[in-house]
Amino acid sequence: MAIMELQVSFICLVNATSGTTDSNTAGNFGLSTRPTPINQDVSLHQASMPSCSQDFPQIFNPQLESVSITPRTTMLRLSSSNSTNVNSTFGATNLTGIFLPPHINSSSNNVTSTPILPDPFSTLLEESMLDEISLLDLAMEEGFSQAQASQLEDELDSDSGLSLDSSHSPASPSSSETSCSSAASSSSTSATFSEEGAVGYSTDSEVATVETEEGAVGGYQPGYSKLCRMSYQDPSQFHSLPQLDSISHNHTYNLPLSSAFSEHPELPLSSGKKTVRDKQNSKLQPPQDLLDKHSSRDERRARAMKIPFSNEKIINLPVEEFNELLAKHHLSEAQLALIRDIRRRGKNKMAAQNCRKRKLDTIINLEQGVQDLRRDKARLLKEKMEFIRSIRQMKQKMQSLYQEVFTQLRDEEGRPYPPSEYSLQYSADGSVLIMPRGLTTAEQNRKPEKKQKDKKK
DNA sequence: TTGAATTGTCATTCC
DNA sequence: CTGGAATGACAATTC
Repeated sequence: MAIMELQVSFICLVNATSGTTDSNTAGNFGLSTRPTPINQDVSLHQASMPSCSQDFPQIFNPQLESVSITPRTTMLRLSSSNSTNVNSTFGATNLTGIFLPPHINSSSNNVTSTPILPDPFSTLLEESMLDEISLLDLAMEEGFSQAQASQLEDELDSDSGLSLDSSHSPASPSSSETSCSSAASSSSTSATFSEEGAVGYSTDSEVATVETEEGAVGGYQPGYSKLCRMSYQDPSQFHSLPQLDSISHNHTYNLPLSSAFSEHPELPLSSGKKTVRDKQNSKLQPPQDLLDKHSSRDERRARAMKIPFSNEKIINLPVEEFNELLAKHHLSEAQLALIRDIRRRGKNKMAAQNCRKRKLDTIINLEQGVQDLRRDKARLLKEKMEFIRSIRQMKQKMQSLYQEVFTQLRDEEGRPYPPSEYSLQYSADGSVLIMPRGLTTAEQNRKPEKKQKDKKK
């Protein structure tokens, strides 16, 4: 804010002085040239500036009260003749360090006290300081060089920011595509075996339909981008993740239908007579036990216990229907216990899948947030560099203006002031004085009368 | 065969 | 109190 204010002010100053200087100065800064009201009665025409008294009307603020002048001092006051309301409590400032008047547009009416701004140019805009800041910030950019910043800015403009860090991001599209394809294949395989895996992932038996749905096949599969395509139905499940509030979640996660449990209880029951212990050795199963080979443990358990209905029903039926189903059959305590375990495990399995998907979604969104912030950071860094560049140009321009003004000043005898002995000083009220070098601001403040006495007419 | 990734299960908490 | 969702931790399985 301060820098921009300075810039605008200085642009106004340059505009006002463009008559004898570079007429396109303002344009050089690449900034807004919105004119700022400047008191046009400011001039140096009363100073000994034979050839340029009309050329720098706005650089040097008028309104300085020309009161007593001490003849002994050689300070020259460059002010307008109609200055009236400003006392001499300005802090003289060497113009070599002045960048711009602190209140260039307040010269016509100094109702508000003008704060002393000693040497704002040298203190705020010292080029070396700016460079140091710039380098420091760049060093703190965690590898964000200026070139990188520009590059990032380009990426921002081309809305391709997702490429950031994509090389090491697990959310690469390739991985997601691989996941989806494998998921589809596994799903079809599951459908072949009626009780294959994914118990109770869906009550929908339309396997073919589901397999065509994006990200819906095979239940949870690794791959971040696939997760992004998932639709959730229950956004309320993400209370604890405020950063995800803007994301629509389908809490059901399009559970896989690979099981496609058509109810054929007689099929598994007729084929599987293995005990729970036997199924633990399924790797050694003979070919006739393909069903077991492709069955989940609970399915094998169910077959072993001769559960007369599918695991899919056990898991996915509503409580009422589930209880009715149990009531319809005469089941032993062991069977009932197994059925309840199957239901609990099946539901928990789906819950675990959903939980993992949510977790990955959270990671994805956080990574996206990081990328967004990085782009913002790069953009701001680029803007900063542009501002620094503009300030540097302004300083150079100001220095040239200083030289031009100083070299045209003449004393009472028409002689130029030696730069080694005099310098232009800038006061807080906007006036400009030519003062002998070595006279400090403190001295001026202690002896304000001298400055006024030395005002150059 | 090994290790990483994935999936299933258990325990627990919470609603 | 029950059912079930959520989730960390660990085991089993797959790749």
